[in-house]
Amino acid sequence: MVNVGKRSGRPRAGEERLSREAILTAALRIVDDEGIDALTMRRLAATLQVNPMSLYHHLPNKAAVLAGLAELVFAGLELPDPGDAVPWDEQLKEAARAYRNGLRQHPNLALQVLSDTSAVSDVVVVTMEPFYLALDRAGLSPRQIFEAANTLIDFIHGFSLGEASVRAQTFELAPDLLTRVRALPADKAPTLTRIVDGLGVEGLAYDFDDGFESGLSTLTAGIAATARRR
Amino acid sequence: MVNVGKRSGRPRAGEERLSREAILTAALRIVDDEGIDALTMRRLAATLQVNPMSLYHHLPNKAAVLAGLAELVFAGLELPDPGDAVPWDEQLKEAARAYRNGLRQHPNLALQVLSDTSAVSDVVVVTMEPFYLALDRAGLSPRQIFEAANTLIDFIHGFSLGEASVRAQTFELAPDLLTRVRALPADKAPTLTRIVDGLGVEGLAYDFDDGFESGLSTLTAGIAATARRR
DNA sequence: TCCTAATCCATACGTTGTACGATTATGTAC
DNA sequence: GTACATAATCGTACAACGTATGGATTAGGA
Repeated sequence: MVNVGKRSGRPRAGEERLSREAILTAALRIVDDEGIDALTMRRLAATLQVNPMSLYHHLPNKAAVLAGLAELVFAGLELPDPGDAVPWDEQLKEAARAYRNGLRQHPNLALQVLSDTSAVSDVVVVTMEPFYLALDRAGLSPRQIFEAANTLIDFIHGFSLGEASVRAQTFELAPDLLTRVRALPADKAPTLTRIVDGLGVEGLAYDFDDGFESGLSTLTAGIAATARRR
Repeated sequence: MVNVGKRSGRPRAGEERLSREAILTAALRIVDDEGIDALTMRRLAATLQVNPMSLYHHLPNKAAVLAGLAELVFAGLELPDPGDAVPWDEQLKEAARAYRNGLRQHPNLALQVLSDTSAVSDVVVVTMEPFYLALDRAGLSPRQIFEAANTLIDFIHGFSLGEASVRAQTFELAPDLLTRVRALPADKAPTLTRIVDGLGVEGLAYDFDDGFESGLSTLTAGIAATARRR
């Protein structure tokens, strides 16, 4: 087989074609556009117009690609710090909102990002600084700050996971919790049924933004109570 | 090739037969013992001493197997209700502890369980009843109960995800957050570094149980504050 | 000019999920 | 009993996957 239109071997000086970054960027685009299952090494190589095996020079295997994507998403997080201009709880909420928004940018990757512990690199650790900054002003002990930050982050993770799970499936959307509860036989979960019915008409559709804000308020109130008890 | 020891075609009346339940049970065992990657249709069929294609008579595809496993885990949850004998917040905490413990039984499945929205079946919805029971006693509006329950569940999910991610990898355990922060250049995240250093020696290893309890206390305190403001 | 390392390509192997059709038993209608 | 639809299993086969191996080509330093 003769090489037509495509040369083998190391590319000439000016024509660098592959790099870890370029690969990850292309991979991110595929995942965002077509879902995580659409990401295969062959497909990835095709969009880069390159032989599949060329990828392995820059990344050891597919798991490394996924880990790289998780890292990329985290690195893309930008948590603006309003500083001492606002009360500590509002400062904390701002950081949380930014964190959630960052994760929302790539719903198809949420699962990968949130579960890849190897992605807990320096990048991620540094991301948490704004949370500590805000909590430090609340009058907590180091241990309390540590626990509070973890709790808040766990909440954001759980929330984002649920949000992403819903947003990720473009097809076959399952009935959400509210409609499902209404379809339930009344004696299976009486209290649940009564409460959900009591929500009224405006509560028919679940609003993720409202849910997140509500969670943030509950958490900051709980943290404030902890601070007061000290 | 001659059939030795195994006949083709429909089994005779008294003969051992396949069923959705038997398949899922075997699948759960494989996942628990060897991880989610060990679960292949061929491997599953082999442990059942059956042809791989036989599985497809009871389940449409592998995704259905995984969804079935998620459902199975949820169905296995048993949230004991201490009733009115204890204060509402302790009642709520008990439900939360049981929920977390249920998810812990199958760390290799946590990812699947927590992300599979199609598993949000009646089984799962009913599981939430104890949370509503407890919250109903706290003096909240229906809307507040609804939001509080979601917040608590999101926290448990996020927490369980982190816990499972750590417990699932038997190999290549990454350094945890604490040791990683200590290895950080001091100027990258000064507050974070200072707080973690202030944790003292006893805080060297992260204790999941303590972390969970701390989160529960923060959340119940926050919910109590919401109730008071009503 | 030669050497080494970088970069990419071609081929190939084992494994995966599962489509398709054949095979054998069961349950029902006559 | 006989005929027939249906249920349950199996055998074969295929396309797609991740990637091991080894070879080709070139850049850049000695």
